[in-house]
Amino acid sequence: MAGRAAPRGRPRGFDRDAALRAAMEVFWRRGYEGASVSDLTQAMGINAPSLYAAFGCKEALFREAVRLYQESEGAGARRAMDEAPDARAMVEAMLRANIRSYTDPAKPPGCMVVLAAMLGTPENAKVCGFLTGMRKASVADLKKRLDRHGARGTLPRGADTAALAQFYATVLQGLSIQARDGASRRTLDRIADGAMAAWDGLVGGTR
Amino acid sequence: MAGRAAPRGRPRGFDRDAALRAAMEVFWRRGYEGASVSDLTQAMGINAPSLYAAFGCKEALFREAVRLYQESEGAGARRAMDEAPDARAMVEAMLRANIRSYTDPAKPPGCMVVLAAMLGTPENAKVCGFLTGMRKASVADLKKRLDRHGARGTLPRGADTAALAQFYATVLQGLSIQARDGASRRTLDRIADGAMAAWDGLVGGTR
DNA sequence: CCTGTTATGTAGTGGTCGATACATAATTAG
DNA sequence: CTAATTATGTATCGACCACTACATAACAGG
Repeated sequence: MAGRAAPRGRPRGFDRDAALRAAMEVFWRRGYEGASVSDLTQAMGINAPSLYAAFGCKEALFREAVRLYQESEGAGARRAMDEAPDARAMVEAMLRANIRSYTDPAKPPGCMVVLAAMLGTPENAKVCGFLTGMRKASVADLKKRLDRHGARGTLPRGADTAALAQFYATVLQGLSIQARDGASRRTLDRIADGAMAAWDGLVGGTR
Repeated sequence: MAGRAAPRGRPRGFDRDAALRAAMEVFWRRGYEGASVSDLTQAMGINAPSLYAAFGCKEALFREAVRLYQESEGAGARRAMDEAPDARAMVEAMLRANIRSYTDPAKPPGCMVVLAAMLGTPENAKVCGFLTGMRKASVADLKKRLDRHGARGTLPRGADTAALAQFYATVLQGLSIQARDGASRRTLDRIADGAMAAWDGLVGGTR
């Protein structure tokens, strides 16, 4: 009973994962509404019926692309955060790792989750809300990581982890826009310097 | 010679300024690509030919709407910044005034210049670049204001005004996304607290 | 071989996009 | 009044949108 049953019918003529990667790139560069099915099929090297047979519809393809984006592009930041010895290093690692991703010249600048669907027609409000949920989840994840450091003693007692998470998530989202506007890695790193300069004041002085 | 020459031909049957305001609201809420000409004409209470006769094309209307947005919605922040006695108060006033605008329940959340056209089809790249230019100009304006405080002695000597402007502009842009995601005024104000906690470290400790 | 099942390529579907042609209405100039 | 000029409403324009009907191709099981 190992593996799955042998597929019946004509086998798929393209690499689904590679096609998804190509679609992710298009969504990342043009946004959800800016990426037409025609753009997508061209980049994926397939025709529209193959896209719909394999992925369902444009929105479903987008959701899969976002999932792939988070798994692949977010891996570096997650690893760096996991390895950080204390809360401050963890937050700084998150900023630096994302800055590296945002300014990789081989890829579109900035974060796909932030940039790909901010506004749009009411018809696509669900897609917008989907990304909003992703962003909120990443704030919650950051808070949870901070709380864990609080429990471990690697974040001073009394620190407002919710406020910390909100602040650094906001800076991170702003960095995506800066990257989109063409800011260099050096510029973004200096902005991260500024954000880290707030650390002591935030951790110690929260009323 | 006072006033302009009497207009010839049939007079316009609608208030151009009011129509522009209505268009601004639609662009603000849906973004450039998400706002169809049909949406616009409906909100403006006119038909398409009137729109094109009065504003040229969709892109020209958008540019006028952005200009109106900056003049009207940006007025509060400019006034608050002008009245601030020193650089720190000026930056904080900028954040607080914009937060008030971003969370006005009578208006779309967040900043139109940040949200209305991040990505899109290559055909609309010019619109995207137009807003990028606006954002860069606002960073430059902030730097200029900081420099003026430096010359006046209301900002410590040696402060890196370019880095300060970049950092606080980034936070401000992040605040737009937070507002778009539904963050309350109170939440945004706490994020601004965090940003202001960085002030001393940024002003004093820039290498 | 034949039947069933799935994938593919061609060629569309109705709908909406931004933008206009055209006839008519409403005004000024003379 | 007539002529010129500008605005408006109706009714579109071709292009593109997301999506699919349909015939055919390529496989598995029998």
